[in-house]
Amino acid sequence: MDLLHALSDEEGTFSAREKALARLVLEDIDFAVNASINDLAERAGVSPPTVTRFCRRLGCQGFPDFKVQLAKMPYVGLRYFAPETPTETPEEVAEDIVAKAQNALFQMHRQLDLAAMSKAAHLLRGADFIHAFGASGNSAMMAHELHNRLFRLGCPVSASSDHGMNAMLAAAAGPGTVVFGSSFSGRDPMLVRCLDLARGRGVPTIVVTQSGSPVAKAADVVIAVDLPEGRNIFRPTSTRYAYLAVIDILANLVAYADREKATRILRSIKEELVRRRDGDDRQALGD
Amino acid sequence: MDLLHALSDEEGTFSAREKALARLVLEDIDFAVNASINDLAERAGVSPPTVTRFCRRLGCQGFPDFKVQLAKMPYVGLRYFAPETPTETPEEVAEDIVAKAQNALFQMHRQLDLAAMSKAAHLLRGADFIHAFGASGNSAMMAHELHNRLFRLGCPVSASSDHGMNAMLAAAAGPGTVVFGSSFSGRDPMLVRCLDLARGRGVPTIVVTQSGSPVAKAADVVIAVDLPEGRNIFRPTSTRYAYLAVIDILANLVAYADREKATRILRSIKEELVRRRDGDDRQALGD
DNA sequence: CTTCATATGTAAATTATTTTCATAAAATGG
DNA sequence: CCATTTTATGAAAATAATTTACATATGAAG
Repeated sequence: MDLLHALSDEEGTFSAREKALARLVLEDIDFAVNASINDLAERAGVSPPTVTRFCRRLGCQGFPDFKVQLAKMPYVGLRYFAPETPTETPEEVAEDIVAKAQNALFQMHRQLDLAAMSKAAHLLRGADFIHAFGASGNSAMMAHELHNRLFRLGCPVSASSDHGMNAMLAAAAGPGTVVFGSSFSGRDPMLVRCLDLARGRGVPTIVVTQSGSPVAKAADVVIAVDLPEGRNIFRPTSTRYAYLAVIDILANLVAYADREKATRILRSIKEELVRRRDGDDRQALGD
Repeated sequence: MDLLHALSDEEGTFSAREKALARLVLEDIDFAVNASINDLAERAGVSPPTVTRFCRRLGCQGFPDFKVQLAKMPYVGLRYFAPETPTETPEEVAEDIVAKAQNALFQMHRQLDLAAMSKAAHLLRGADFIHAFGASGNSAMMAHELHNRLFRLGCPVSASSDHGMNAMLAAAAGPGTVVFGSSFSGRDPMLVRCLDLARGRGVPTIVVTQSGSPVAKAADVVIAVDLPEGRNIFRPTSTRYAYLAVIDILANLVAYADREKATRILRSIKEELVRRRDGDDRQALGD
């Protein structure tokens, strides 16, 4: 899974020929995936054994294994290296949005700090009250989504995307409260202020944001998500998919922290839903 | 990309040996992807040439190409064939949620009706007013997300997840209005009622829902998303990722339908955001 | 300037894959 | 029901791909 990383040669240990090979592969993965060792060697201007050695150095068993490893990724990972192609037709738009969303999920997963997630889950499970803060559409969605996930598990949680309100809530927070914040950019001064207020009152704070950002610096538990932004202004950010998955994973961990309680609440929600619909209980928990 | 489909032998044209091969491949993709043609032939109890012929029949160029095609999929597609494994550790939870989300995106993309999407996009772009309806958390999120996407493009849109309100809005809708509805289950009687009301007033209706469901039947333009639900009740439905992508694609198509207008509005939103933050304009449009 | 380590290529050996051809099994038509 | 054709399959040969073994060159270290 770390071919991606290996190919970028962060340690700078590649020889000249190997660099040429790495460049060629990253530039045209489709070619690399379909080529024979001779084709690849020829186009990179090296000999076939050099290619085999290159593959081994990358941690593969040989050239065929390298191709398979490479093929496993392109759909989800390596497209980031491809130049951003303009989309015009509906086919291209759909293809591009789906690929970018999958990439965002892939990248988030690679960098996810599970220790921070576990810590956050335990804080949330143990909280007497949870405030979820987020603003400006995208982060507001995350705050509401956390609410939507956690109330089902029996957590006392409220979500708010009202800056003034959030500041008051943070200023009034007492012991047992936990504050959760989301900020895609990490530069939401009002959220920073809320976090500072909470911290000043000894209330633990959890954020999902860009590492090293003002928001990250103001929080106790930081779940860092650092993704490159696309350049198509018409396109909503694919980072949302990654954030959504972070919320899902967090909610799942909270559920696992006290399964018995989660099961009880989920069952009663389900019963209510079935009663209000047509008695078909195969449905998911909530429309 | 359609190896998946080809391997399932829906036309039933496989011979006995080919069926054995298909079964072996689907049962243990990891093995198939890493094996040599001899290993695979031996384990399936056939001769190597039979394997080559099998690959060709599947539309591949040969056995190596088959392996590459196969390797391209597992991460996003073929995991559906794997039995649902219980997750326990945070690693497993994260891995599973990310894989399921990617699968949902993959499957949605495979079945997406782009003609319906285009039709929906043109209806939305031409509307004088858009009502986005959705209830119960998940679909409410989709309605609000559509609002969040479309207002940025200069569309007059409002989102509501209040059943009573929705019915009144639908009943009051005049010419030029378009109603958009989301329902994961397709069995939201109140949404069906709103759609009927709108239809009765000659207002076009667009829905994202399960095909063949009551909601689908009540709408003019149906964007069908049919995905299997997971069996882990602690886990939020991965269908949300697919729906979110549908909204994104739709919003992108709406933007492309009148780029000049979309660009103008997006620019002013961006200026406002930058003014309220620290002047860094690299940020995405909205937190 | 020599020595050693490393990088790389050539050619041979090995291995993998495909083609060719023969045979057997199943389907088709009388 | 038999003859004929088609189709499926494997064995062996041919080809192609990959790797190994070895030789040479390059450059760094002493």
